[in-house]
Amino acid sequence: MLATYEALCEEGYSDLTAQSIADRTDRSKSALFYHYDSREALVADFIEYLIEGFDARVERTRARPPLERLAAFVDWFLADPDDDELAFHTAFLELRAQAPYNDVYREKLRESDDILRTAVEEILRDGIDAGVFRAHDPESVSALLLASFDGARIRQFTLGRDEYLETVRAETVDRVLADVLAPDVEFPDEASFEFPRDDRLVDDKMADEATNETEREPHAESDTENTASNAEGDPTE
Amino acid sequence: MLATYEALCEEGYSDLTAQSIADRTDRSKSALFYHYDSREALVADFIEYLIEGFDARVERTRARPPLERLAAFVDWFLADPDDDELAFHTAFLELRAQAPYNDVYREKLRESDDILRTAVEEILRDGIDAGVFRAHDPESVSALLLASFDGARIRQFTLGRDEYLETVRAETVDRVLADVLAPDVEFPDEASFEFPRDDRLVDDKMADEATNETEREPHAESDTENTASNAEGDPTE
Amino acid sequence: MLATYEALCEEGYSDLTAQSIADRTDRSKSALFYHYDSREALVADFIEYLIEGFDARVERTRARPPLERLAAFVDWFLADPDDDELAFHTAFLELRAQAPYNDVYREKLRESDDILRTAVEEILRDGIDAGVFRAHDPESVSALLLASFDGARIRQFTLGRDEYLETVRAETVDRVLADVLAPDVEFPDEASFEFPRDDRLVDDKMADEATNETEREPHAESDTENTASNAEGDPTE
Amino acid sequence: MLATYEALCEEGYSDLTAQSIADRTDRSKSALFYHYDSREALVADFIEYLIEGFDARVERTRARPPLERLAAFVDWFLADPDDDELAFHTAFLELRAQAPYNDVYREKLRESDDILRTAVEEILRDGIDAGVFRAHDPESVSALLLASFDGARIRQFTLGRDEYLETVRAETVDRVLADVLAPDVEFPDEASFEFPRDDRLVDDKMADEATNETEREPHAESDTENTASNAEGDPTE
DNA sequence: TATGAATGAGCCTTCATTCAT
DNA sequence: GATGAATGAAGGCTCATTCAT
Repeated sequence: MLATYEALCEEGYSDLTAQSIADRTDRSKSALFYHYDSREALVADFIEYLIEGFDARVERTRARPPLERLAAFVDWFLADPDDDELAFHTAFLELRAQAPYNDVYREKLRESDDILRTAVEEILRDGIDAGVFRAHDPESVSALLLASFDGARIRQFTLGRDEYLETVRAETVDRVLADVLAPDVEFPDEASFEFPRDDRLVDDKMADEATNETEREPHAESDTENTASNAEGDPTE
Repeated sequence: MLATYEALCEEGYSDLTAQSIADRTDRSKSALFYHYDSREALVADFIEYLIEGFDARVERTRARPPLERLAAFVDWFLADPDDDELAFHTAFLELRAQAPYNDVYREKLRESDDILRTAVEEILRDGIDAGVFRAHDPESVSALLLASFDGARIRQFTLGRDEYLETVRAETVDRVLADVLAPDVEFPDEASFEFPRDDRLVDDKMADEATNETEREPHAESDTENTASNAEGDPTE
Repeated sequence: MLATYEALCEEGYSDLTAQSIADRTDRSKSALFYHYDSREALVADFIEYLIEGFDARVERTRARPPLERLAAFVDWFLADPDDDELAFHTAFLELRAQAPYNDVYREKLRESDDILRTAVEEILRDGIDAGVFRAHDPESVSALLLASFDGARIRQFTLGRDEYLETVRAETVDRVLADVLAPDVEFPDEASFEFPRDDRLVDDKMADEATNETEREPHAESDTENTASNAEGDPTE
Repeated sequence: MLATYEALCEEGYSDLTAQSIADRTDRSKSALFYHYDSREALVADFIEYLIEGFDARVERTRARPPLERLAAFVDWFLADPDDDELAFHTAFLELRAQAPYNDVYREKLRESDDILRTAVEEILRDGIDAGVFRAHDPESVSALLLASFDGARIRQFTLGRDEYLETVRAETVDRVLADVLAPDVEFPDEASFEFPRDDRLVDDKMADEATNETEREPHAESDTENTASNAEGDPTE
């Protein structure tokens, strides 16, 4: 799984070959096919793996107050990505783009969508119950938030236009969340905690990273400075 | 260009081969490489072609009143796509997903983003001038609209979840446009005119479409009924 | 052995993998290689197994009168095969076709040829002794019979031309056996007993046979109706 | 085609790879796939090629008297094969053994059977008309001859038992042809002319033949001496 | 301008066989 | 005696690209 993650980041989905995965392993390419029926099945399993990781991370934040959770979520989704995140999102978008052709992927990604949406809805619902949010339809609002954040991120890294992130964040806070928050509640400028990273995907691979030369690196062209670093594997996509 | 469009719709971007394009042409595959340096260059040219088409179509609606233009834009973007649109968006997302790896594509898509954003900003600005919209920052709002619409559409067709379209439309109208429209102006339920299609891409190819059997069709799984048909080639993506 | 038989019938020789055999066993693929040095050795052993079975079956008919034995032999060889027989002959021809390249197979098949030819010669010799056959050279006649029957059967199932079976039977009776039988002896239209099947190869495998879908079935295209069923494993081939 | 023939002879059908064919060519493996849709299609075309060759050769002998043509046919079919013929028959039997699984091959081989049978029937019919053969059913007799000759040859080279050839020849002459020939006509010991070889398949490949070491040579184990040499490609099989 | 032919570099997958346990 | 895991060596096929004509 880790090898798949790395290969995906370094080569992108369309260059993701059985070999590129095996190369990041101490096993042979054949071994991959011993454990998985096909490259596609392996990738499907990888999506599943990401979902599990995300699920666990959501769980870990469940105790926090709704407003903070929402802020953490927004920050997590719309923070300026570091190189690794960028690479991953990039590759993962390629994968998502295959879903319309691939029933297995689509099914997994739906599962992922369910979990993500449920997580947001839960936050909203808890906030309503807690009185920090006004009455509203959490289902619709979560759909709006996911769509706009996702769209913003996609436009950000496909176009190399970081402003989408900030702008959509600001506009969402001003126009959407303003409606959703209770009258005297204010949306924090910055989250009080960071949405946890998937630590299964953070590793020492950095070792030979400098040596690599032939990978397919997404072009980084930020206008803004990156600060937070957050290894993902979020099933957002 | 038309052949490229068709091949893209019928095979998707990742299955788009020089041959699949040439097959939809009365020229040979070699002729493609005579006219273009590479397959990539051809595709880049195709994006350019789409942009030009979009530009012309925007021009044709420029005379309309701002609110109607906005409504037409929303409808165009968030209408339930027919099969052709679906296929095209699907393929085009694959292409967009390559942009981070491909400077040429990225440049073209940026151009496309410029035009699209400018078009929306223009509508917003005209609306402010005309007094149908309140004072606001058109640049930010257009970014929000594009991001959320794009995200909604992407989630709709990658996940086969049509509800994203309707929900995001409704929420956007209620929460975002409510803020933007002047106090007593109401956003129309339906646009008074349809954003024009790119008629260069509508053709008689339907002839042998029934015969085709091996293409790679995006899975259609709408819960809602399709009505409008709108051949695109929009540079939104 | 049974698993090998089944795998051979269901997959053919060239698709016969160690896995396909192990799958029809309650042991693992590795176990196969523990007991046999190679897949080839296993198959060689299987041929041996067939030979033993055939030998035993010949033995069981030894008490019968020569003419009846000959008739049973002819019927057995030239009867319209049922699906199982067909599948087996088909796979076994593939195996026989390897004999020229494979000393071990060839040796086993020679042994098989010896036994088959001896069996026929014995019948002929007994018939001469018993006065039902004229004096002739049993060695040559048995070679002719085996060759023509074998050729008929091979042409029948490789070409899907069942007529070879009937025609060669009729012509052999009229032209060859007419010479061999004593003046007033007539060759029976049908044998008075059936040459015994190899019952080690008849089993309950039929259970999940209906479920199987991916095997490689020889095309059945009989013009005539099958009646007799006769599980083989004859070393004729 | 010639490369296919050579590869078939030298490697056998089951080791016949696209590479093994291309290696005998001054073209690349890819070139093969440019001209043929698949390896199977290439082989199917090769069978067709053989058929055409055989057809042409039959044509060339049509002027000869029936008895001589029959004798030439018998000699051609049952003569002790030289190494090349042996190798070819061997490989071709492997191919024939695939026919039950392969509709395309089966169809081609049926065509081949038609031509071969028709050729023999024609000889018999002409002989009846010419009075050298008695009245008989040419269709049945040709089926018998083909089956027994084919069976004899198959047993000969799969088992390495050359006696099948001679014995079946002698017995056929004595028992079958004796019935078929007109009362005072005698079957010649040797044909007055040789059935023509397929000269498209005879070439200078002998050059590096000595150098080859890894091929898969059918085991030659004749007890009798080879005399005639006859490059085939006969569709008999 | 156009093309038929050709190709090198890969890719996914299969399989007999090995081996540590 | 038995097995799960692993692998090297192929093999069929694809495709962007080149090139002689």
